[in-house]
Amino acid sequence: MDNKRINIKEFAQLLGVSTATVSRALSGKGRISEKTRAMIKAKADEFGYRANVHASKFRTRQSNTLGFFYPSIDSEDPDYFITEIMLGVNEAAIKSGKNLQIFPISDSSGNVDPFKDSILNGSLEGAIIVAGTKMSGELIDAAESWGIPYIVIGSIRGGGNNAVTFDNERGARLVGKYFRNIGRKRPAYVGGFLDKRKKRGYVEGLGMREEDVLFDIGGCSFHHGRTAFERLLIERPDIDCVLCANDVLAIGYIKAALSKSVRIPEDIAVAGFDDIKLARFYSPALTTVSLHEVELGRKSVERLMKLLSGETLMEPELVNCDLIIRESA
Amino acid sequence: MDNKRINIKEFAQLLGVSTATVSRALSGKGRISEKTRAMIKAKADEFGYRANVHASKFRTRQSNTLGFFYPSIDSEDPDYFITEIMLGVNEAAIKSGKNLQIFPISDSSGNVDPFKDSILNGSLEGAIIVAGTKMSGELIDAAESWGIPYIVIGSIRGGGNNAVTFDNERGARLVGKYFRNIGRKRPAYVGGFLDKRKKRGYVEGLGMREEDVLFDIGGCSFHHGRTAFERLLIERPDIDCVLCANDVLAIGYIKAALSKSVRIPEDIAVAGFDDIKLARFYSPALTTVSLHEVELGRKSVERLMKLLSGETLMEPELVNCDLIIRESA
DNA sequence: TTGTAGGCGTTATCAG
DNA sequence: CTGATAACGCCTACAA
Repeated sequence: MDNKRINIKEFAQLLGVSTATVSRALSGKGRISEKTRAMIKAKADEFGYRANVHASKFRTRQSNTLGFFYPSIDSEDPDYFITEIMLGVNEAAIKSGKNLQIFPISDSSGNVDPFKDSILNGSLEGAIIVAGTKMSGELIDAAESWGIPYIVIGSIRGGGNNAVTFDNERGARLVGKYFRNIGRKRPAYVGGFLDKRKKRGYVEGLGMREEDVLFDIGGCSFHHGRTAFERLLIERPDIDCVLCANDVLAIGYIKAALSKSVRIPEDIAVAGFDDIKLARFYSPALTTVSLHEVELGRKSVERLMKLLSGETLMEPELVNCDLIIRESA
Repeated sequence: MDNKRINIKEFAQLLGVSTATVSRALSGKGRISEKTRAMIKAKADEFGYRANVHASKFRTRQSNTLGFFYPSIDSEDPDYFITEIMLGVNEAAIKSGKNLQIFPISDSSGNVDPFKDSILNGSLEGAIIVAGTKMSGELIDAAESWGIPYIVIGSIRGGGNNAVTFDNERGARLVGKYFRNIGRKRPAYVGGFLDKRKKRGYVEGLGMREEDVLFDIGGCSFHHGRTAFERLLIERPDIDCVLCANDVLAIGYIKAALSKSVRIPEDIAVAGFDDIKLARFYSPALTTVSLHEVELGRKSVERLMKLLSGETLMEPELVNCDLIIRESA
């Protein structure tokens, strides 16, 4: 690997031009004749010369790299929600000519510093931070206090015009209402700790008192969905509709139900949340709330690019959420 | 953002020490007293001083960044196979203190140059390349010719000790055999163009002639799985077992079958490939070939790290594949 | 243990 | 349009 790359000086000498000319030809900046530019580009290919990025980033103070920070549980389960956001982020980043560096942040590791560092040390031009953990808060603080452009992806809350948000409360309300409309009376909610808004919206939509809704608060994986079902089957066999805080939970729940010959949706109507791509191909296909993750990701990059070009964002962006009715409820 | 960060000189001056001392304190290299190191670290936190990465990478010629190149179809469908590999890559990269930069490469874009550039311009210390496209071939050539450490993830083939491989042919053979053992007689194969080995293994395992197996060659998405089923239902309603080239196809196929009241596995035994996390939670749970993607990703990084530390790899690494029998076949 | 000083490869500025 | 040259911020011999 210590193939000692040729540098601009040597390369320029080789062609009998100045380093400045080489730089201009290859960077596309500054006045230069088409002819020499073409010549130099051709020669660069021939000799395999490329400007050393580090030198160039150093000089220009531009990293051309965006950071994507997302919460990651320490499990082998992929987080499909994040995956789909990342799909959009990626696509938009490429379109904007930016590189993407990804930072899964796990609360259990307990240490934001590596991430904070990357924000502070100049390696990132901007950051996209998916909210949802204590750490994301710290990151946002770091980005904020250092004036680094950043976008937060998260459910609606007080902070910041930089946010790209979705309205979990409304989504859950939609589900609650729907359950009410189809005449379900004994609702449950299966989810994690962090979804207060979903819980509230759900209860509102159901038009019931909070005490009349069963809350099973646990994790967010297939596995939790399954165990939630098993628990509920014993404790509350009368439950006739369930909102799961995400599609993965819903799938775990349904899978467990089917294996006990509980019919979905006849016996229990089950709704998910997120509308991951898989949702429509599950069997039964998932009734769920679409958060339009890919769009969420795309929009975040677009907004970040605006920030980078000096624009000021006047208000957070809200991406709509929709209830998608399929087979499971 | 043009908060003009403090630089080492100013910072050193502020503390009344030399830049060298600061550098030593913060980089952890070179002799320095514990006392001054602690002092400087504390002050660095206080003033928010961090070494400019670009300057330091420039100086040391170390990027500390790994690149992950993977084929990406231009669809909104996430590629779960890749996602799970990435999970392992990520985990191992973090463990090794490396940053990860990801490069989805789409054949349709027709342009490897941006990726080649990142390999050639020094921004990457090493690369992990998932084989499977024309472009990955070009990338490998680029990495090879420039002596950049790289690992290829791919199914078994001639090239290179750098590979982390899995044996698609064997996996498919396992499925073929299994179908034969359970007495299925009229097999089909649903998949993409690139899976010659799978096809071959499947036919071998079935112990049939190639002409007696129906091949439906198309894409690799949920959607393709569905249309494959619809096509086969009309053209070959006698088919009683199907190997799909990946789990996503299998899910699309099964979903379509169930919606036509075709029973899985009673009427048609369906096997997938990859054993994505979801496979066990689908309903029916997927019988499939596990490629151990997470491990694949982890191993790749580990091998790359060996390469980076100067070791020479003497032979490619083979990750086992196993037939996982669940409900769909 | 600490300080001094040179140079890494580019790009931008300023002449020509 | 092109060439010479001075930074950019850090690390690392080498000297003290």
